[in-house]
Amino acid sequence: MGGNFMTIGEVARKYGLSVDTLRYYERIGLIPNVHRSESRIRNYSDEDCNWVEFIKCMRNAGVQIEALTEYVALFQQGESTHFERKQILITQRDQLAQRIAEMKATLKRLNFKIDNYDQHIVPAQKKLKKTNKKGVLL
Amino acid sequence: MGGNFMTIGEVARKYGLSVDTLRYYERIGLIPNVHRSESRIRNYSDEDCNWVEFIKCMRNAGVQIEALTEYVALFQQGESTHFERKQILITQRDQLAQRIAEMKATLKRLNFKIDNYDQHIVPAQKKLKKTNKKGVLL
DNA sequence: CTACCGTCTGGAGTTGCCTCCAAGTCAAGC
DNA sequence: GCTTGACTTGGAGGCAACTCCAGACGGTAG
Repeated sequence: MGGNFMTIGEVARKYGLSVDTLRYYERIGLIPNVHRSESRIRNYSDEDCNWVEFIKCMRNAGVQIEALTEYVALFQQGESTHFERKQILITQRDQLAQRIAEMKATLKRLNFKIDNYDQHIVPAQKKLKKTNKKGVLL
Repeated sequence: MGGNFMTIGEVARKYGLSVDTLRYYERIGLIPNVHRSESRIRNYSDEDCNWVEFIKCMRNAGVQIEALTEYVALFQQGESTHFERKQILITQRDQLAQRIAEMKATLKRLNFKIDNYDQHIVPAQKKLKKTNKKGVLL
């Protein structure tokens, strides 16, 4: 176990979050309480860092803060919350899969539009308006 | 061409947006100005509806309003903006592809965690903490 | 004619998620 | 011992994207 215990500034740099965001996440229960030194300064352990990295990843994928705070709270309540936690993960997984599917469809659509621009299929705005009527291009 | 010209309420119902959102989108230039009746009431044509549907799709995929307003403004300026418009689409397409890639990775991670919950690989919180140290689970 | 529903406008309020600030404490270097 | 820089707190501020509201107008049904 290497260089344990980092300051909030180091953690912020490591994970590309601001110190304000890290404190905010802790305050709202998105990260379990971080240990402190005698003089009340936060000392992030490896485990704390793992939480930060996990939360950052989930937030980045659009998982709502509320679901994550709930998960963290249940985690801290121990093994009895095993099932509930799993359900949260499944719900979030399904929502994420749904969003990915929608975004893939939109990606296709964008690629299609770009191809049309490339091929100069749309030489004038009037013609463009006409194709709109078919609900295909814009 | 079937039932042309819908009221804002009909369009809202058709596309699952609120009338407030539709008016908001028009006000900020996200949808070209919609034609009005003599009594100033909005009358959405098929083309207007196509814009609404397009914008809804793009917003749903996380494309920023700013990029879309710029695209709409260029579109209204005519064919001379062909290249600029294409560039916007390409930028947005690339950003979207990036987000999808990240989300897919997060989806994998969630599935992995759920599998672990299923297999009861994590029977107690202490053990869970141990696996955290390897940066694998949380 | 009146009631009612949907629309109109401009502007204020809300939500989610940070981000910034003032005022103070602490450890280290000069 | 004083300055510097990173940390502390509670609370205010900010931004994107809506969402709601008051007050007015229009068309239709009874």
